[in-house]
Order: sequence, then structure tokens, then C-alpha cells
Amino acid sequence: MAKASSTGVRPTIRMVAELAGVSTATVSYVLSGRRGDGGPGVSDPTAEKVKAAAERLGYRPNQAARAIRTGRTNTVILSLTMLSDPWSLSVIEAVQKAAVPLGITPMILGDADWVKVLGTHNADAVFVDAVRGNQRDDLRKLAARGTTLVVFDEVLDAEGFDVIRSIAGPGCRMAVEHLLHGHRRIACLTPATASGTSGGSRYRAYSDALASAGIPERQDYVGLFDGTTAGAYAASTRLLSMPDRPTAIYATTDYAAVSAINAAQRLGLGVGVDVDIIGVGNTVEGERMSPSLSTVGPVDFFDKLARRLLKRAAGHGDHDEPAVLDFPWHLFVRESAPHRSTATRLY
Amino acid sequence: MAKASSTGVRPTIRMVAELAGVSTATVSYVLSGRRGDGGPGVSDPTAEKVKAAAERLGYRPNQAARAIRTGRTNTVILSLTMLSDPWSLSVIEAVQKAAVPLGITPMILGDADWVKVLGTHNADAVFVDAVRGNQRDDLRKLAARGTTLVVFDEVLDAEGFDVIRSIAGPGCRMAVEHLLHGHRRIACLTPATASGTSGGSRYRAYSDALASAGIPERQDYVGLFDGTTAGAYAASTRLLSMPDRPTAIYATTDYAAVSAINAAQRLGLGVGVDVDIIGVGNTVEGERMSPSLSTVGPVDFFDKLARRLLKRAAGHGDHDEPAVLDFPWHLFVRESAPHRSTATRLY
DNA sequence: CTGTTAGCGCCTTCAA
DNA sequence: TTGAAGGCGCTAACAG
Repeated sequence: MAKASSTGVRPTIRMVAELAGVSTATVSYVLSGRRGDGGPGVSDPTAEKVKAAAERLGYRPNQAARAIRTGRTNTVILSLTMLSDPWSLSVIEAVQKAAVPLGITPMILGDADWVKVLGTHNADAVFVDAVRGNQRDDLRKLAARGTTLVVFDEVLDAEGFDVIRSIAGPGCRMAVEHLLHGHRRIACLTPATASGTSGGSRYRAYSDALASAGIPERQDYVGLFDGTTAGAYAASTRLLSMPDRPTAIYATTDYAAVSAINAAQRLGLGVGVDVDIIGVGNTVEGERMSPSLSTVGPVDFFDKLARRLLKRAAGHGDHDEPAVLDFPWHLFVRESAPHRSTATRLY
Repeated sequence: MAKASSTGVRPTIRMVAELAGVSTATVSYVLSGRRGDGGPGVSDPTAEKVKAAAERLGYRPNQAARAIRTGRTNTVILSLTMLSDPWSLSVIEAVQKAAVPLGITPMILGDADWVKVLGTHNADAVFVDAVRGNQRDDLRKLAARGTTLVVFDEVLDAEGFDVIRSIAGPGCRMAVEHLLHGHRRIACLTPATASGTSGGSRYRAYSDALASAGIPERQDYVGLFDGTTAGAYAASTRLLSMPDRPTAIYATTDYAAVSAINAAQRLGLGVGVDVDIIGVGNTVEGERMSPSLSTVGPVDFFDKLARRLLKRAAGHGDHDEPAVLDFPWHLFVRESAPHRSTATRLY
């Protein structure tokens, strides 16, 4: 049984070198596993001695020190504003699956204030899931300083960083039009902050589709909430408790749609029967729940996102130009808002 | 309008020094804002020059380099195994609130494999939310190497690190006994993995309480699930669809209880009326939902946890001995499992 | 009050 | 096949 370092001090490469009776360079070669591919060869007995010494001391290379020398951190940062949103969990899941085999560690930044953090902390690549108007300049500055960015946004251009975009507008339009096949009294459930930001296009799809169908928009059919799950639940309850309640709800995010389903069931309404509910985003949670959530969303979005991010993180030399990646949207018809024919329509 | 660094290279302290016409040391003094408190003073005009130069270049100190020198990263790592659990979100929220004013950045590690990551990445303090049996040695080794740890566990001792413990046993017992006032047919909803780990005590409280009350335990009243929300929902549906369905469900986590409530409502059962549901953990989500979730849990747990972690992260000099912190549990009677008198009991 | 020097732990030449 | 030396960006101790 090795005694390990009971000194309370972290073992350094130098201690390993001393214990093995070699130089620090040799240790570095052996432990970073690069001998033979152009790097100097090290004799097997020496390599063994080094490995044994490292093991005995419990040596692990110091990433901070390595980063300062190599410029690589083997880390990607995910800046996620709404951690409770299933969308964020899907991002995390996909990135983690793709990162682990590459020896890259994903670190999650829950704070919305990524500007300050990314200025001082480095990562091989950074994913940012929401950019407010006044942060556009910060993004450009970060990119100019060499930070590798992948940004999720519907309007930004690729000014030194990748932009992942999934044009919500047409997709959302499809969602509302799907409801229009069976309904006239359609409500919209959307966070209050979304009026100005990217969510705005999701709401606009609702307005436009209704207008095209010749249905006047009712103010009391717009359920604004504060962005929380509880808020979405409350707003849904209000909508579904009205005397002339809507027969369908278009929710601008999947998690809001999930809350709406729970609220409807609480009120004793059959989801997909008495009331249809459709979401936006195509998250796994929606697919797995019961009744399964009808939704619109990009296909394979999360995997593609993860691939892009890790390609940027790993491929330090490859210089694909930063680009805008556009993901097409599909309509996923499931139980919460099934197909409606003239026979089954609710008006 | 400053041109900023359009070189694609991150500005260093040396560039700032050159531009300002001073030495790097002076820059360091000025920008780390420590002049006067024992450190050398710097004249105001010089300080201004330095600040202007830094601003012009968009300079931000490199945390990795600083860390290697000072041993401090201004970072805490939260290793959270089940990010979708509201419990994790509460931890994040509390830590973030406490960390920001101290200039400390919380980084979240979603990967369950913290052993590898913490070996190479450093932080001023680390919170670990789950320790498997074979990881105990790793914990000790990490602590011996100087990693500051705060571990959430019910059985570990403080072997070089803090242990936060919230003896679930007695609290869970209270939960089941609360149900026993009004019920005889009580089911238990618990993740399958919990048989061996800390969750085991939560299940044992159920067994013991039933035994003490002279009620035989029914195998078909134990709803095992895979740890996911969807799994908990499915298991709840099965329980509540039985011919002689239970009139109460004791869920070993709040998030499972939430799923059970949704399942019950889906089946048209009145929660708190036809069926009582109680959770474990006292998360905010449970408190805010409708019907509000009855539960047991420690009081002020998350804030206390955050305070401890940040005290460890900030107080580099203070050497309180690592200790076991024990948080007492309370019973929170809310709508999903109200008080039952002999008049309102369901048997 | 300011600049010089010496490292932190690691990796990468270059010479032996 | 190995070792010595230099430097990454930064700060701490010591000169001036």
C-alpha cells in the first residue's frame, strides 16, 4: 500500500522526476503519452520507472500550469441562462457525451453574466445560449482576443465566432397552423420577457398565423408568465379556467407546454381530447412524457451543436471560417395535439 | 472609440506595461487593486496611465496564470450528479447568490466522474453531492493533496474535508408517520439505485415505520423507478392504477413526488383528497407548485451549505478543523398531504 | 514611489 | 535516449 503524499502538498512533475531519478522533461514525455510520434523516444525501463513514481505520489498534471504553456485547457464552457429548462439539460447531455471521449471536460456556467467570467477564464471553446443586445460588442471583443465562441442566436452574424441558429419563425408558424386545422380558439403561452428578444419571433408566428386565417387575436388569450415553471402553470390555469376557454394552447417553449399539460390535467381536462397543447423546442422530456408532447423543433439539434462545439475545441489548427449554421425545423405530431380532421375538429 | 486589440492575441500584462511606460509589477499592483494595504503605493497619475492602457487594450488578467502563482482560482466547483433534480438547482442558486459578492465564480460539473476532473483542475473549494463506496479513498487522497472539499453524505466522517449531513432517517420517519395518521395503504416511490446508497435509509424509514405500526409491507406497493422524472411518473401511474390502489404515496425525493402528483392528476385523482403524497427534500419547486407539496427536509439547508462552502473558499488562512455539519429536519405539512384526523382519515 | 528579479508548474526546444 | 535551459503570464520579495 503506497503511502501517497501525506504532506498536504500537491505533487509536482519535479517530485516525480526526482523520485524516478530522471529529468522533468522525461516525465513530461512519458506522462503526456507522446513518444514515438515525432517526439523523442524513451526507453521502456525508464518509462516504467516514471509511471511507478507518478503512481506512488498520486501525481496529476496541473491543468492551470499546462494551460499557461500550451494555450489549451481541455475544457469547454457552457454558459446556460436557464438551467431548469429541459433545453439546457439536453445541451449538457449532448456535449458531455461528445466531450468525454476527447478527454475534454465541460464546465457549466449558470450565471447569466458570462461576459466577466469569460474575460478571465479560458476554455478551448465556449457555448453561449443567450445574447442580449448590449452584449454584442463584448462578444466581438472576446472573439478578437482569441476566445473560440459558439453562440446560439437568431439574428447575429458570424463576426469572428460561430452562430448556431434555428430560425424559429417558420417552425412556430407550422405549430400554430397545425392547431388551426382543428381549432379557432387558440391561446398563446409565452414568457413576458420574450416580447423584445428572440422569443418575439415565436409570438409573432402566432399573431401572423391567426391573422392569415382571419381570426382576430384576443388579448385575454395571451398568457404571459414570468419565465418560471410555476408561472407557466399559473398562467395556463387562468387560460383554461375561462368561461370560453381556448381549445388549444400554443406554448412558445416546451417547458411551458409541459406546465400547461399539468395544469390541464389538474383541471380534469383531457389533453389531446378536450384541449390540444403544442410546444416549441422538441426536447426529450416532452417526447418521453405522457401524454407525449407535440412540438416543433430542429432535428438532431443538440448533437449537431455538440459536434460543432467540440470540433472547435479540439481542432486548434483547422481554421474553418466562423459560420452561421442553420438548422431546419420539423413538426412532431404526438399525443398532446394529434391530427384533427373535419370530423374531430373542435369548432 | 478605442481600436481594441485586433491582433487576435490576448493582451498580456507586459503589453499594458509597455503601453503605459511602466513595469509589469506596477501594472499588477494597480490592477489587482491592492495599494495602501501594506503593498507599495502607486502615484495617482501612474495609476491612471495604467488603467487607461489596460482599458485601451481590453486587458483582463489571465486566471490560469494568476492561479499558478497565488494558488487561488476565485472559483468553486459544484459537482452535481443529477442536474435535473430541483435539489441541484437549489444548490446552484444558493451558492451563486453567496459567491458573486465575493468575486468567486461557481462552475458546475455535471459529469458524475468528478474524481478525474478534480485531480487536474483546481478550485478554491469543491462541493460534491454524491460519493459512491469506491470513491471514498479518492476523496481522502484529494484532501491530502490540498483540495478543499465539502461533501454531502450521510455516513462519511470528516477525514480532511467537511461533511454536510442531513440525517434523512428520522426526517423520513416523520414523513411516513404523518401519512400513518390517515392511511393504511401507503406506497413507497423510490429510485432503484437507492437500495445500497444513502437513499437506502429513506426506504428503511418506510419499512421501519410500517413495521412499528403493525402494517405488513406489500411488495407491490414499492414503486421502483430508474431515477428519471419519466420513470417516476410511470411508476406512480402503475401504483395508482391498481385495483386496491394505495391511498397515500411516500416518495423518497421531492422530484419523484412531483411526478406522482402529476400522475395522480392525470388519472383524475384529487391530490390531498383521494390520495395523499409526501416528498423528501423540501425543495422550493415543491413549495411553489399547486397543490403545494408536503415534504420533510432540513431547514435553511441550501444557504447554510453555501455559506460553508464559500467560507472554505475565501478563508484561505483560517484553519477551522474539517467537521461534520448536521442539519436537523422538519416536517412541512402542505396541501398534497394535509393533516388527517380520525374524521378525515382514509381507512 | 517604482523597477528588477525570481520563481509558481509545466512544456518545448536544443544540445549532449 | 536524456538533461539543461528558457519561457508562458502573473505576483511577491527585494532593490533602488
